[in-house]
Amino acid sequence: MRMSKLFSKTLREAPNGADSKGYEYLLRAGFIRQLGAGIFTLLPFGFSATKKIEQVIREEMNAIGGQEILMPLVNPADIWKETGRFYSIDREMSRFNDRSGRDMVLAMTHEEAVTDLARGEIDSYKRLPLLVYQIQTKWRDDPRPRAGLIRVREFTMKDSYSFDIDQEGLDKQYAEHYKAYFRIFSRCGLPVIVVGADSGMMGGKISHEYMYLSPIGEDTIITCPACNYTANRQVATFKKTYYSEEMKKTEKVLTPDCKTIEELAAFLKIDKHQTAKAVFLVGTFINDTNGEEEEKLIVGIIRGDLEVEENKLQNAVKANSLRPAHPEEIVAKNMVPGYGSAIGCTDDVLVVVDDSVAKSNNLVAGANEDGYHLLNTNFGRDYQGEVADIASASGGHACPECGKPLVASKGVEVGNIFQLNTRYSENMNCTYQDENGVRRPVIMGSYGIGVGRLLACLAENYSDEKGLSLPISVAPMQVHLVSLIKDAQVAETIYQALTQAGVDVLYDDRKESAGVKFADADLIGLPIRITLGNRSLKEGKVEVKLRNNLEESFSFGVDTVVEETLSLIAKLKNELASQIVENEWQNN
RNA sequence: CGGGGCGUAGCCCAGUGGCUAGGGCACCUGCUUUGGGAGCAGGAUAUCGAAGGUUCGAGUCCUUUCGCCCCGACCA
Repeated sequence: MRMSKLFSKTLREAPNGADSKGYEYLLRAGFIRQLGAGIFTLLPFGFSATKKIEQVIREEMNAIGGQEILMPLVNPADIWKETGRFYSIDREMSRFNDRSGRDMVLAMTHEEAVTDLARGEIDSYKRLPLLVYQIQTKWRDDPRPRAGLIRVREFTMKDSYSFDIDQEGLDKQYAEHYKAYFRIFSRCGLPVIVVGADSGMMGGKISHEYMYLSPIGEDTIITCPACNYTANRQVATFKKTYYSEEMKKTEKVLTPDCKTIEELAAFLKIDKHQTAKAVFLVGTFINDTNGEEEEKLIVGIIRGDLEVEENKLQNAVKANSLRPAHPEEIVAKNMVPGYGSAIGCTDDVLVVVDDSVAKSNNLVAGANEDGYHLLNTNFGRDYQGEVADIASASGGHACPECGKPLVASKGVEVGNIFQLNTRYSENMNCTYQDENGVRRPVIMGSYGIGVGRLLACLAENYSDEKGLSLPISVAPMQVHLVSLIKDAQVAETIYQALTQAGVDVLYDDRKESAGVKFADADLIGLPIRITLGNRSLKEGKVEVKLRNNLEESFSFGVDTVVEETLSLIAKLKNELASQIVENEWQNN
């Protein structure tokens, strides 16, 4: 590619809003341009890098038996009604009517479409296991796109779907994905960790997320440096300390201006763990078969030294969504915000009590009366409710496995794998006949990788103060040929020779000053830079530098530049290949 | 959806209610220059996001609206 003909140009300054390094460079180097909120165009460099990532994914998916297909972005709503997700998913999924008024959706994932496909193709156990995948555009109308390509509305995703006769088969395909994903990310050069995850809207049971740890991430990951326990905070557990003692008699005390646990503990001169706090939320419950919605007030009771993890609470009550309750809604159930507890609330309130409270005694709780608290409240004796773990794990908490302190980090989810089991096949009647002629639902798994997000993470990980420095496996091109000489003939010859040898060359043939050319080369960051200058040409040589080590410079002979470049490319590829991570999944 | 910020040339930004809306970068022409974002001279480019209003007069004040960004809610 001649730079003089390149469609995109580099930007000297970062466009407004480019707040992370990776995002800034992707814009400035001409990889991407924004069209709208969470909507981006891939320019030649961005498209090329994306295709390389996709190729890595294809090779690894094919290696575990995946067959590539392409399903439509537009789905008839009928199949989404069959699984209930037409109703349970909120406005994140865009809907419209076709010309004859039929309900249609823009698919945000393809469990429904692939299950519909599978029920037509799979009839016998003899046909299983199967694995299909696609690399396709998704539209999710996220209420708040942000951080460049990290959280967008339109994006490319690799999604694969496995079909098996039993759990054992699913475990096998799941384990193969688990391993293949590590190969994919490490071939691209992205360091990831795998964490136990919440299955959220996908349903199903076992799931893992692949996380790139970075401050730009939106997920909080809880890890244990001592024993390698890892989990998304949404599901992370920790070893709690309980404070049990003999139950004492409840006593009402005056506690003016004590609406927070801090104020209360300070006023009564007690520790925060001797209190119980109430968190008021309203849960929406949607009937999967007809879409009818019902709202219920939920009170989460947790010990004062802990915080509620709303995701855990939502799972505990099986709500579709939660929102903070309005004060009127709380009062209507006989409770008082700021001085609230589950004691004396109406029967229709869902009370969920964290085990930290259930297993501790004589906690101070709200009296549901302005300015008063109750001493020595005890779960079971003074109020009832469902006991569950709804506490949020934080850095410093004790590891559930080994008891050592946990660490909290930020991460970006670049991939995930789910065991769906029969969540979709049962609803959509996707069955096979076993050896005995009995119809059984197909056991399914679903596995995703965000391609654009992966590129964004790579840009974040492989950049310095001058620009990008993507690994050779995903860099848009391999060699940046910078010509600083007046006589273009030598440069042309080398460019042609390299190109004919199959090397991806970006040839800077522009009439620009050396400074401009070097600055652009730094910004775009192709792995190998070959500079043609009078200095070295006099000695029959060209200067060579690696983008990830601009300090060091070496030279190739003008006559041998093709062979030497080819072997350097091979060497860089081998280095990456030697870093491929092989990790096995152990189901325990 | 709540809170905040910003919309002025391709990009970054300046612009007390007052004359013909400025600068830097980028762009075009010519000359010079060619190892780290060059120099000189000349030039083109804006319905100041949109609509309405106040005013003798609006980029500037008011109202409405659209878009983008940030925080929160939200989020496979």
